[in-house]
Amino acid sequence: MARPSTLEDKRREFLPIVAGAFAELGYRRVTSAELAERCGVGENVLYRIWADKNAMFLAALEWVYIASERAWERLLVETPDGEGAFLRLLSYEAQHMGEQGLYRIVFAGLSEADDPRIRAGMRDLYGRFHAFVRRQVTAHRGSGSKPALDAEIAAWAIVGLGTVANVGRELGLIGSERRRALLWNAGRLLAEATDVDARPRGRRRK
Amino acid sequence: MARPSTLEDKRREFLPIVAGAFAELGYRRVTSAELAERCGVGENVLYRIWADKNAMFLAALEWVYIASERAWERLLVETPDGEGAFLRLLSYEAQHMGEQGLYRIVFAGLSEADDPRIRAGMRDLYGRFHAFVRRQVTAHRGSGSKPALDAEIAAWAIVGLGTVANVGRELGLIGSERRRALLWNAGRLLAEATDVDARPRGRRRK
DNA sequence: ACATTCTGGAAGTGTTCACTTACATAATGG
DNA sequence: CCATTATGTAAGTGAACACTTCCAGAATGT
Repeated sequence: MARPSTLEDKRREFLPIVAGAFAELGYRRVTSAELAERCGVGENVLYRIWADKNAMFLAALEWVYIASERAWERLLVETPDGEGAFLRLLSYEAQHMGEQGLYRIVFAGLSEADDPRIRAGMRDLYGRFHAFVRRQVTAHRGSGSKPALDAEIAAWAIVGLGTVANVGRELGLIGSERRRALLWNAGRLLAEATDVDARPRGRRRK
Repeated sequence: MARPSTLEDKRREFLPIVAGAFAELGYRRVTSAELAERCGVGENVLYRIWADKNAMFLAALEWVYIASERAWERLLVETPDGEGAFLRLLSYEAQHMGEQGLYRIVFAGLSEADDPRIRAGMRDLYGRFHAFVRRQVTAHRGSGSKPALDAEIAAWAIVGLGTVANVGRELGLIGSERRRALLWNAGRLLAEATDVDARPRGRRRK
């Protein structure tokens, strides 16, 4: 044999660059020429690594989850007792969420969801996010009074908070201070509210 | 002069068709040829009505809001006292939300938000949705005990519920029954929870 | 040294698609 | 009836772009 392949190294090297391009430009405006230039190679090099543009985008999607998970786990390590983990994550996300614009990759993916591969990738991504949040919510809740929402619902609602916060950021509709309040206040409410709170029967309606 | 223009009539006639195409296919996969065929005319006819594809999409965006508003107002008329209006809307959306797939237009818009015109249209759309929900939340809350979330935050969170519910529907991650529960349970909680509920101080943390 | 396989650049290629043009015809007002 | 302006059709046009091909040279193992 001769000259071992370095494609895997390149793949790892280019992945953040590719993901950054999709985050900055969305799916459509990313051209193979643009990607090649950012990576400092010819287009054909990229096509040796990934079969097509679709595959490049899928890799970027995966990168979104990997990058987020990495940040979260760094945080969880710094919270050894696991007690305030949920609150810490919430407050971290409240402040730093979407700083790298990774959510734009998610937006791009949503509008390409008719492609089965992208759809599967998006399912995976959202499924993982949801499962992660759900675990945190469950861990955060003591065994005290009965929660108002079951953990699955609460987790989806919290994912919704993150999504709408990013929409608000993207469109310039919600300033950073309000995004913080949104995530923090509504996030705590969704996770912590107890059963009796959710149903103020007859109290408010005449 | 001779032969008055019927372009405005055509515009009104084609708008739902155009919006339907964008809802079904997203921005990219909608071609001018496709639009023309659906409208039953040649492409240039469409270009006499709208300046470019961008303008067609903007019109579709506006249509999303118009269609939603129309459905809501129909509902509000049927609830004359205005008392249970919020709950009715919530339960209606919980069941029928996104039936026509209009949210896909929104997803498409999010990933085209780098275009200034589309961005402005999206701002408008989300701004209107938020303002509407906010009004409903405020009206729904009595002058009773202090709410846990201020109306603006609560309204954004509820918009987030709707968004994530649609994401879950689009990706096949949340079944219709769970979407109903999500909107209804979390929606009520966000709108109705009172201050004391949100801060169970020291109760849960050792 | 040498056969082999990887590498990067540059120049295609074929297609898709937004948008245009040309023209023959149908309505309208005067 | 006639000048004028709208209308639908059908055929273009030019550019963008995903993806390929070619090739000369550089690394490797034997």
